Amino acid sequence: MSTQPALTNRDRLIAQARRLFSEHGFAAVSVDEVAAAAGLTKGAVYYQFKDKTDLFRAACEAVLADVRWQVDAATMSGGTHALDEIVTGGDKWLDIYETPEVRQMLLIDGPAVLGVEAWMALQEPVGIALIAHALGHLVDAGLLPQAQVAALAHMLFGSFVQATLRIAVAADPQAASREVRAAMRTLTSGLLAGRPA
Amino acid sequence: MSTQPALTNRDRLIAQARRLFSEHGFAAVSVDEVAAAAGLTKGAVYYQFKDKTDLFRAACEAVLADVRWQVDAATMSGGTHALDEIVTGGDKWLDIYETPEVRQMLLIDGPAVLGVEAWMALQEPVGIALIAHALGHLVDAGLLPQAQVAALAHMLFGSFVQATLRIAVAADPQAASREVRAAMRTLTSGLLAGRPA
DNA sequence: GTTGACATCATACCTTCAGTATGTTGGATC
DNA sequence: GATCCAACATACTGAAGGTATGATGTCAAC
Repeated sequence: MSTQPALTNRDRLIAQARRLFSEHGFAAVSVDEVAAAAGLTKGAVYYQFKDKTDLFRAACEAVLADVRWQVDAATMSGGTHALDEIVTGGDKWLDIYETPEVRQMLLIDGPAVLGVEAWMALQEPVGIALIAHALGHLVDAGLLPQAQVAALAHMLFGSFVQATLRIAVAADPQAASREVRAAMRTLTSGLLAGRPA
Repeated sequence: MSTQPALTNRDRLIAQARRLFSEHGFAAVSVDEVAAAAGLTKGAVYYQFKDKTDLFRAACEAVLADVRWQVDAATMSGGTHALDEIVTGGDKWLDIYETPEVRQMLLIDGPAVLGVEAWMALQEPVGIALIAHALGHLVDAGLLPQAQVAALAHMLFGSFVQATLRIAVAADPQAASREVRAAMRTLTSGLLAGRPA
């Protein structure tokens, strides 16, 4: 039988960092807390990571790895028409990104802690690439110039980010989710304006 | 002759806070630095403000007051057709929001420092309301259900935020600005799909 | 004009926390 | 079994947020 994946202390630190950072935010969590939660001390953290920001970055990458896993699963499922992917993809995007971990770490603290440039470098291969992929179908159909894909995908990413935050803040998340998804459809289906039948 | 507006120490603290926070980010600026830059000490800061976050909030409100001033000036100018306002308004929005102060304080540090809820409450009456106003013309023309205005304005706000960040990070901001503005037109003009001639 | 009260700010201090430096241990290697 | 190194604990330092208290000026009232 194969040996267990050997959960290292580094993995334990990252797991606790994900939990604490997503629950209380980056600034409200001390390095000692993360270490103690993992049954270790600060020495272990600063052996495994350069500083507190580096620990946060590693935790973000772990979260993003999970997101990527779900994104790949969603894109593989297929089923929908290529041109509709930009519309139906919005719903999938929300389903994946609407978690406390993604929200607090990747969307709220991320830009401020990691800096915009590093933050964008993290998001591009996952969330933004997913949108860009869907936009590619519009290019194929002649509905969108290729040169606009990158910027437009990034901007749609921004609107999706605010969509998740709007749901999180709403008094009635259920209603807000419906409201936001309807607006999302309006926004994305507008891109199909000159669409052929 | 009327007396000068009496620049108070509070105003000086806010002015220096705006400068330092926008240059180095919230976390990298100490309360002592802000006080010293204003020719005062920490005691003055903690008399005028509850804590460092409260100082940041006051500085953000001052920045937003300037933004509001420009927004009002832009909306008064008019000249464009009502339905086109959602398209041309995007360019105006970028012109106003594309400053280091707005970018670092209102768009990057804001959500993490103030919390999403308080941050949104600050943005709603200014940047988001401006977009919602333009969307109102689409409602009048029967191109958009009234119920979607709030959510859609918020989401467009999100895409504009990422647009400004994309320009700021780009190696060639000039080219990025053109690229982003083109994508912005694609996005907004899509909302005019069923537009009457 | 003296006194007292309050507003405004400086100074001194406390505590937390990020980061560092050094000590300790267990296992691999020869 | 002596050595060496990876992995972590412990002890320490400095910076910074926040507080408590003292100093100063101003104004009102008598």
